[in-house]
Amino acid sequence: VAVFSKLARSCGLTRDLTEARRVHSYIVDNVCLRTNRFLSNLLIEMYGKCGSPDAARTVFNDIQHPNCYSYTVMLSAYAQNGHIHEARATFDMMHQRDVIAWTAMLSSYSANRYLDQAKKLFDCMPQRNTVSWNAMLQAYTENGDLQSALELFDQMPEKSLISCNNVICKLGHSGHPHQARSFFDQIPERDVATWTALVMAYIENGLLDDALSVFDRMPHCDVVGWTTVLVAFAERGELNEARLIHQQMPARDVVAWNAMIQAYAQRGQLEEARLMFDRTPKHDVVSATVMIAAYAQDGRSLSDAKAIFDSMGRSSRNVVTWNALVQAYVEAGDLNAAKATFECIPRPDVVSWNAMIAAYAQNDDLETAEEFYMKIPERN
RNA sequence: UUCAACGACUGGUAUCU
Repeated sequence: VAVFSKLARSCGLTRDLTEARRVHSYIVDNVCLRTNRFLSNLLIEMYGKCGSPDAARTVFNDIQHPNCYSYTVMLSAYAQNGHIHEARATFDMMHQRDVIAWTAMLSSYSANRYLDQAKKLFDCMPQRNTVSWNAMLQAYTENGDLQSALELFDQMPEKSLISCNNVICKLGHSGHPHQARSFFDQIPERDVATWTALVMAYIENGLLDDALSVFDRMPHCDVVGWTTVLVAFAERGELNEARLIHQQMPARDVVAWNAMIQAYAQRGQLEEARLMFDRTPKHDVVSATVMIAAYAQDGRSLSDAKAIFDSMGRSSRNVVTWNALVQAYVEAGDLNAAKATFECIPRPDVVSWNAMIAAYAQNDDLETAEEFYMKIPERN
């Protein structure tokens, strides 16, 4: 059980559906493991993270007596994959709902842009804890309601670091770096995420000097903080600085590598980008997508883009990867291939549709563009 | 360590407009 729970967890982290199915198949072969509710709950979570809520449901249905964990992971698996109604149905199936289930449902609404539903749920929750309040705060910030977020923050019975960090982050996104700073100065305690959020607030508002002076005063900096400034330099075109940071940071995770690949790709330095890609110890779906997008924008490296795509394995691709490949064909002027690729996308999103519409429109084929436009299932 | 182990909230990287 210990071994398989580790395996299931790692499949969830890497979002590797192929590996996930393998782990599942081993478990199914053994009666003891198959009937272990603890393991089943982990499998549901794993499949949810790997983008396969249907497989998660199969596991869920085989549990004789689902507990709160089972329902909550199932609900979250649906919500993480955009199936908010199924998530709600699962929530409604529960006999006794604890505060975690309520909060998970709240976050599900929020993540799927149902702010009103989130608020309604929050108002009628039988009990709330700090996490519930933070989830509601997050609902406001991630759905663009800064005013309500600030009001809610003031009403919070208990403000945690997470609440404060959330607000600083949102103030930065809303173009208020100085408010973010005064908020930062007022709160009783800060952690590395607080500092990074403030650095980011300055960066995203073009105040690199302020960002760096805050960065220099950070008591501790982790790989996230380092990557934040790395990207700031990269986006100003200061690749040498970015590279130095990348070399000198105390540890590099896959995000730091991806950021460096993207730094080169952004400036059209494909060879350098490729070098970084090859030196990256462990790729993830973003690493590959960055490279595909890099080759795509070049317009002459279609075969390289396709090679990366083909090397990925079906289940480690996501819709962003597919969209990047579609765009590679568009940039190369091969709309037929773009269309064929588009039709292979398991779950095309708004970006996929926009890419096709824009491609035809820019090639003066307004008729086909409109055909695509008419077929979009969900517009924004 | 085994009436333990699994579920909810915040900061960094990718695709179209």
